[in-house]
Amino acid sequence: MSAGYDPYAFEPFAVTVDLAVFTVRGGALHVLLIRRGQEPYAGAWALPGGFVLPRESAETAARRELAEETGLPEALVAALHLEQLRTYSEPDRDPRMRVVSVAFTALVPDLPEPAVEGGGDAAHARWMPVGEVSALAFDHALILADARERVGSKLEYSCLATAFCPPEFTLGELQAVYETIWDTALDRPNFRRKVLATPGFVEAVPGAARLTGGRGKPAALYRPGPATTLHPPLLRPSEGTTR
Amino acid sequence: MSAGYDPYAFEPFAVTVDLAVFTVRGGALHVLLIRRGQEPYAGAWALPGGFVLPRESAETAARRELAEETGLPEALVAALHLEQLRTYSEPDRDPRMRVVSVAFTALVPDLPEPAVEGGGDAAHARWMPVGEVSALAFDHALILADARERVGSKLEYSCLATAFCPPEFTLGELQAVYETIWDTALDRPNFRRKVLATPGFVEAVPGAARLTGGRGKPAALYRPGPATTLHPPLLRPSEGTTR
DNA sequence: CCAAAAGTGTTGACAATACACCCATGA
DNA sequence: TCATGGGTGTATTGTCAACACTTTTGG
Repeated sequence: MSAGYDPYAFEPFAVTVDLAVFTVRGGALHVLLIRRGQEPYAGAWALPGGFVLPRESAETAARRELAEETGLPEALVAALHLEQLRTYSEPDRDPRMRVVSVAFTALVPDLPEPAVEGGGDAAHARWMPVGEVSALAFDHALILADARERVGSKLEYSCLATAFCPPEFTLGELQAVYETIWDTALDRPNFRRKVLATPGFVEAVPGAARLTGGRGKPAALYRPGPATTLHPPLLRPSEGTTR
Repeated sequence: MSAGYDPYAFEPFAVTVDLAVFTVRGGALHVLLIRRGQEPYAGAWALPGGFVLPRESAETAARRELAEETGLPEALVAALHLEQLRTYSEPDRDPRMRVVSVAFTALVPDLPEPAVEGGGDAAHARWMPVGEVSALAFDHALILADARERVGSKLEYSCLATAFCPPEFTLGELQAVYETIWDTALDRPNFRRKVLATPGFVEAVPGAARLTGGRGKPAALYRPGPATTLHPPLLRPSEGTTR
């Protein structure tokens, strides 16, 4: 904070937001992408995002862009847990001008299919399995890789996994989230005990039950609890040598 | 990315960096502050930082400002591990204009006293115990609180604690870092075993030893190892109910 | 010899894993 | 009644905290 007061003294920076929005569907982690309509990178896939307006915070801009560019329901976008990933500021990351971008991650439950491919600006938004994503516009491949890494490790020591689930979910669904993102199998009885032993991770919905696979015993339903961090953490197996 | 190409189309944003640089000295966590020489907030303490130049990344700017504003040795600043904390973008956080600031944290060993209070721009830089910090310029109190929180939890699952130590350190010194930041006492034998059992956390310096308190057995010296994350984590006691 | 700090050993409580088993439901 | 998924019990195995003990130095 040593330079002057004239806002036009410098070559201006633009500030944008980019969003890595994940969901779990059909046993695979998916990310929300849009197809760019204009140059640069016209026709390429990109993370949703856009410019921060003069009177907006980055988080406000992120919610606005998400609602505008994708067909996600308003209520969901408003309630969404957005987490700052990091800010990307390499001088040449955008060929047009100097653009600094604040990246966010968000986790949403598996939505009914048509929600996102609908009309308007959302015409070119779709869920894509992260394994099938190839080239992306700008440095979005880097942002996506960072976000994926963050999400994986966040599951170990936070309660975020519930964000991938519908408002009421079964422990089997929660376990499937972990298994999908970590790509490992977990022991069901032990998973169940760990989750229930962590105060505030989930709370039971009294009396409720739901059938999951058409067959089998109906599973009890749970809601996300008030906790945000997991003590002790739920470590993914065989990351270290021991344990 | 839906708006135009004219860099001057919007009210310009300025992009700055702010740094929360911590050290442990005399059993207390200290943060590096500078006293502001100009308005706004002239005379107030603030985190070091400044404007990102047109051809710089945020991280480059952070290193440059740190070297300029504080008396920290060039070599240390160049080698420093900088970690992005988050970006602060509330519209009115700077009264002069729209300023978006990328905040970083850094951890440095306890330096010989005069290093920082020296001449030049550094005349007004000093280490201050975090407990004694009261009001700060801008939203720097918020940034500092976020940074302090982050550093505390980072110690649990990363090897960052060694960054607070000199290049070669004793396990007693490393333990003191944890005890200071978490404000808890740790059992020495158990701490020692956990650290040594984590591959890549520290590596022994063969044959070296140093006296710490003037009396007592000289302690073996260790260097930081190649690992960056701790598996299993080194949890602070009594954070959760169990464990 | 005493105090102080580093370092080692041991034990008992607790937690986690692996796996056997029972329950409820649809076909 | 069988297949499928939910849920419980339990024994073995390992881990960790607590603390007694030994070692090496300075005064």
